[in-house]
Amino acid sequence: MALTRTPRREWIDEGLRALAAGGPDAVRIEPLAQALGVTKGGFYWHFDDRRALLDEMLDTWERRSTDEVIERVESEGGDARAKARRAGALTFSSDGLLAIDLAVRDWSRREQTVADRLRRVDSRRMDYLRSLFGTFCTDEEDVEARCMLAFSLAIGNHFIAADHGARSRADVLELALRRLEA
Amino acid sequence: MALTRTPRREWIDEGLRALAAGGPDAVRIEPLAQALGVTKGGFYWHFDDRRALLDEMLDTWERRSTDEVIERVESEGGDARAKARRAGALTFSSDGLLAIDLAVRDWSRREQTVADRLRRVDSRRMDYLRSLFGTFCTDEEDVEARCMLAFSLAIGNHFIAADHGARSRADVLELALRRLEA
DNA sequence: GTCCTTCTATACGGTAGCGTATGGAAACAG
DNA sequence: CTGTTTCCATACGCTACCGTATAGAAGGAC
Repeated sequence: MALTRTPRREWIDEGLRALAAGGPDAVRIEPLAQALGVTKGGFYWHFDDRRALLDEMLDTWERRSTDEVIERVESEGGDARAKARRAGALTFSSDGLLAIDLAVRDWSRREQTVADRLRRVDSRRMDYLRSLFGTFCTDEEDVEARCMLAFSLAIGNHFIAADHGARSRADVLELALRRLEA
Repeated sequence: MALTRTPRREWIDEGLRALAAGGPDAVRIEPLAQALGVTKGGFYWHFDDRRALLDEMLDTWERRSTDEVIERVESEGGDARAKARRAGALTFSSDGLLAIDLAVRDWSRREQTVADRLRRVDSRRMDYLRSLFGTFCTDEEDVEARCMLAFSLAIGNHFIAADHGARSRADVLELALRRLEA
């Protein structure tokens, strides 16, 4: 087995970077190759076509943004409120995962296969959130409402562009969160 | 002044349809022309280039989704809670405005000029929402938190794909809304 | 009818990207 | 050193779309 000069992994990571920056339409083979300092020659050795890369990118994202996040959150302990906040911070802080998540979310509106994946991922996250809120909130309906509001807040924070007068977005976020944790 | 056979307006509307369906990258002149049953010949008589169309599309969207919505809501009367719900229904029900809104929201992540427009639009909406919540809620911080949560819920409802066990999305939405109106 | 404005068809040159084919280079195995 | 596997460069044909140029049709003004 020879050394892998630029392995599958690099193509996928570079693809995810392009997706995060410009959406699925920005994931083009030749620019990707240029960014990696090679030509597209090797790409078609690793992948059948562009679609195959997109699928593997989604596989990677799906794994990273569920199992890996939950695992990290659980390993650090803390009470339910802290865990919920940390899970939100991990998946929605701007370390790369965030931009990919938002791009996939938009992408899912036009492709059913992507929508199916997002449904799996979001349901997984919602299940986890539900288990956390369930520890300090007994009414089942209220748990569901709070989870939906919390998840929406995490999304809305990045998709909503409104000002809040004198207050900063961070202030408003904190106020909203406290209202959900009460 | 001769009859306008396929006027600016039609190009803009068709452009908005394409934007809603496939994002900004899907707004292509030649396919648009085909959809209108003409060739691109006339397009370049109306517009300088593709970018000019995109700008006018955004102008149209900006007007339709603020002034026109607020005007319609106010003209029908009702208490603040009813108005807030109707404003949400008008701009986020799937009659075409919704899909455009979501597409613009994603688009704004990659283009500053679009981000500026969205900021104007969202701030305008948030102002209106604040004025409504202010009528039945005295604490100013709480008003802000509720507005952000309500807005986020409206967005999250369309960008989040999670299941809710036995409950339907509509059920959860209603539960969450009641929590914000209390 | 004649002119003028408004729009449209058509043809053109140019760029960007897809996927394929093929000949190699580079690493490793023996 | 030889052979095999793994990756890469290059060249090709193809499609889609941009923006321009130009000739002309079709509606209104007179």
